[in-house]
Amino acid sequence: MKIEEAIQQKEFKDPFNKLVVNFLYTHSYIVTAQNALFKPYDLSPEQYNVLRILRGQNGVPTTVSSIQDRMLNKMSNASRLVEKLKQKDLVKREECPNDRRQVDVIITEDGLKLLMKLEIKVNEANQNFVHLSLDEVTQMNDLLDKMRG
Amino acid sequence: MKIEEAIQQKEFKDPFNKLVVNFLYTHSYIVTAQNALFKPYDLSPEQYNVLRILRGQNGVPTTVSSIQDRMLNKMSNASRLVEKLKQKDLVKREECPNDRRQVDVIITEDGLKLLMKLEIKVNEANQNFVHLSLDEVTQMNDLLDKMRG
DNA sequence: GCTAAATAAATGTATATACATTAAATACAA
DNA sequence: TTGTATTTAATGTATATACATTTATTTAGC
Repeated sequence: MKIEEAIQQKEFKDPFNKLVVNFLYTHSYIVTAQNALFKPYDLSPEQYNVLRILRGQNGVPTTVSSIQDRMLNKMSNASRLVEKLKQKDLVKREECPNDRRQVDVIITEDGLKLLMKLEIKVNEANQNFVHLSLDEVTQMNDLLDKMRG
Repeated sequence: MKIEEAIQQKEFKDPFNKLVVNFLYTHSYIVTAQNALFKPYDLSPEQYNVLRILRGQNGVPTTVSSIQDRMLNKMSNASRLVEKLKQKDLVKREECPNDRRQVDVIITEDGLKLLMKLEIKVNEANQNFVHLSLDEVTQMNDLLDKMRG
């Protein structure tokens, strides 16, 4: 469905403006699908993302600020997300030995297990709600990279 | 900058997964730019969007649920956003005469003025932070429409 | 070594969001 | 008409987010 139809707006100032509106609208579409997916597991999309980052470390501890740098949403609060995950025993936190300001965060066995279970669902879902061919997906990935300049 | 570099992740499960991650990351990039833009005017991006919807009506009152339907973020709360805008005298609210459940919302002169002032800034900004050619913008608009299925 | 600047994480606060529930008005079917 | 279901908007509540500030620690300059 074209964006003009979806939000009942006949025309846009210019294609750039239309792109931003279209982008935000599509984001809402994706996030709604993701929320529904994560809901039964009592995890928010950003919490899932933090777990994914930690697992990528293959057991190497990761500091809070390093998590923050790699998060999809730069402005969200890594410290509080880690606290939430700790409460669910999905990660553990340890004082960093060589710099006591820093805190090492490590994913737990429970965290890894949950991540594995979720990953299958997430990959299935991604392919279901992204109605594009492989070629188009690649095209869009390139455009997104370029868009950020 | 490629997404792999931006979030320091070497590889993705599949291109669909990469697209979702890339999309969320790019969204954060756009929203951060937009927040900075709107901040001096004490308006959130969604509040701006509601004003834009109302102006599109050319003076015809719009009910709260109709605003909600046309919002970019389907889950945000039109009722509370309208209340915020009313507090700033940017919209007015009137009981709908033919259905007393409904509430007509109309943009005020102040609202229109602010919108006009902002629109110039927004359009400038859009073109500045979207680093794509006109052709690529059109391509991306088409892909986004298709992506939602 | 001592002080000032810089850095890491946590916390405070206001607002936004997701989602459920409530209250009021209307539509509709028996 | 009368009771039930539906619709509209508002509200309650928990969480997330944006952004500033605070606290503890480390670094760097003198």
